[in-house]
Amino acid sequence: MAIVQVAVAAPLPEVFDYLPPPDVSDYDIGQRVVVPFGRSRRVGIIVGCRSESAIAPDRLKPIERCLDQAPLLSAADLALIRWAADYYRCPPGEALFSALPSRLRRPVPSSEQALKGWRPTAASDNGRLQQLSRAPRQAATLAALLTRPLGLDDAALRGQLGDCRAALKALEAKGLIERCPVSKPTDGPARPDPAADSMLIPRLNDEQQRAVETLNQASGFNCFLLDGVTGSGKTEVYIRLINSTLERGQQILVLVPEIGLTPQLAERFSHRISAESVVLHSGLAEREREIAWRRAACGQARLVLGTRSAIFTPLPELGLVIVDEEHDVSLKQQDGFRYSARDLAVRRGQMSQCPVLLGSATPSLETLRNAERGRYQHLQLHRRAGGAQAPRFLLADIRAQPLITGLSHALLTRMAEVIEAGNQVLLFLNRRGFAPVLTCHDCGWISVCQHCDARMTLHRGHGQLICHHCGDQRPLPVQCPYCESPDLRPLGQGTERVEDSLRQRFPGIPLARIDRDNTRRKGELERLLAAARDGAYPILLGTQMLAKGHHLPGVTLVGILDLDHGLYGSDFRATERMAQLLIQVAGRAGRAERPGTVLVQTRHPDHPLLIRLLRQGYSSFAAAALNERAEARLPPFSFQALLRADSRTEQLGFDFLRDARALALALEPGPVELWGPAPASMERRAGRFRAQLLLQCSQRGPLHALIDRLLPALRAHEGHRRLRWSIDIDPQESL
DNA sequence: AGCACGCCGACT
DNA sequence: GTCGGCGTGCTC
Repeated sequence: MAIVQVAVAAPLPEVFDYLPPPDVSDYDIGQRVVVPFGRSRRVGIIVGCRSESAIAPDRLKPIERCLDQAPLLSAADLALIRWAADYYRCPPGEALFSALPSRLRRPVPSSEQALKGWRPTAASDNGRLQQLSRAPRQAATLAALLTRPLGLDDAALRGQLGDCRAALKALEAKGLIERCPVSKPTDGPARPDPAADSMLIPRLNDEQQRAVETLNQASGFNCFLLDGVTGSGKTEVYIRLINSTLERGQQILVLVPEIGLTPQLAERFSHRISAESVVLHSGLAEREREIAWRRAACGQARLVLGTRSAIFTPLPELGLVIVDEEHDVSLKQQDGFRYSARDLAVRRGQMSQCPVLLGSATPSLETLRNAERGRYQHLQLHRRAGGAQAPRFLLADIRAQPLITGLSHALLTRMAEVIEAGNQVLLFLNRRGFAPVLTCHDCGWISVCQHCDARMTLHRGHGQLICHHCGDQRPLPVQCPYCESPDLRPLGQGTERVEDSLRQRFPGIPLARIDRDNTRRKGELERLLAAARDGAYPILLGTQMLAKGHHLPGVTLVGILDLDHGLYGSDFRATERMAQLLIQVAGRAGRAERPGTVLVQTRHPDHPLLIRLLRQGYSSFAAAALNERAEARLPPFSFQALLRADSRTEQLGFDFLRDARALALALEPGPVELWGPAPASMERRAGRFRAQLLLQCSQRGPLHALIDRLLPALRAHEGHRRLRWSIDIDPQESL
């Protein structure tokens, strides 16, 4: 008797045994099914078959029906997802379903619109190809198909060979090729123009050349760090590697941290890569996402460019994984299935036996440590492409300095010079809104949020106080809610206020503010950036959004208005983040022939790591930061897991975590250290109290072994359902 | 998660 | 007397 193991879409740590469906013929690993589950029915995925079950036979129910004709996921796809579910302690069903396009999570039968394609049969090989010397059309057709054992659709064949219907017929008659199903493309076959402007292909410098050669010679699994300063031509290296992987008949997966970065890269790729590519990110409509996913899974799309969740895209012929901006925190999912797409990329390369390339101008300390230990090969690009010069850094000590809405005299003077010379200035302030707090000048009242341990930000444009943590909004008070004084004053500055001030100071000079409030509308960010690139705005002012990956060749001065909260943040990674952000923002300057200057305003001009970063660059900073981590035995010199609790009262979460600590201690934690429970740095958020217990160990083994014993104990712990709790493996952010 | 069962408080 | 609160157990 056969037993089918099904991962059910429910947050339960185990898979469930079922009897085969009544119409026994058609079920397989990787297929979606509908199963009776408790008193209801659920979607599930078949993950295995057994001859026996530990469950009493009379309790086993049969699978109700299959939703797909063919498996959605191959054994290799399942293996990766299940490995990730295991490692990140996510229920297998939840992990599996979050890896699928959302449309496929629902119990709708597969509406896969299959096209007919062609593939070589088992009988055909290069020997048979040689026998076709008197039939050149057939030979060419078979040769094309032999490079693509998964098949090619008719449109692709026509694109490559012209009209070859006669040849196909003949080859089919000889039993050398056969029909196979392939998924339909998005809207018409996405055939890019083959290298339309091939004259624009830049030459590689010797460092780029070496990087390309090293990877091209790599066989099997190997991980590489492409460590190149901003503007050093990492993308050009990617393009060369993508093309050589395509020539080998393999697929490529490229991960980027944010949706905002995909159109740019996609655009650049499309001019240089003549194979079908698809993008995969959360901005796509469900249907588009499913089509792109299927296109990759059936082998028609050769290149997938996507965000975090694209790491799970089925790619039967994967030959290269690239993770761009590998240091970026958004590669780690921050809720539910808390996986790191970068770390999984490495694991995927290992499982698929293909090279993995991690690229960044500011590599994470984890990755640098792996390079240092020889686990990753470190490829460096020191030179900026096109002879552009590295920016010069200036520290502006703003202690006891008069500031005009946060701008020092030094900065304003330089701005005036730059604008006068017809160049652009970019100001970076990581705080949107008008002012971070509103206060009463008479009684000292401040605009605190009712639901969070935070201040409500004054947004003058909306005429509201808005909490950036829970989204709560209140109309702007006209008098103090406490003492009724009308003398309410905004304290500190956000981008809105700096914008106002600059418009007064530089009347008539066009200014673009770029932050989330200003770029809500779809396409607005792209529009502003395009105009900025064309030099329409001598002054650019913005938050994080402005820091990443955009080419702004006219910028010769970058002003960092307030670096300080990055220097002494509560998280031990605060300095690393600050350094990465600073280098990324600085990278916007001086990309063209004009050298750039970066002026950093700070009240801590003696901060040793900051000085090191500015004088000696990121890698020197990173080396020093790694030393500090080693001394403090913090990651990457130790491994962490964070048990988080989130509850309606402070007591509930703390009690639970104290019990968790006691349970852990009773389970022989060995070398695992337990820190806490401690309140989160913003304890109350959106009306809920948050606390955490940190587990840390110099080795992964004992840490994970303890977690394996602790989690079942916690799930059995009485009252664990009275609060929300979760475990975060390799956390990137303590709360 | 979802759903049912069960045991205690204020209501037509 | 019951309606319903949520605390607990279970799902092959």
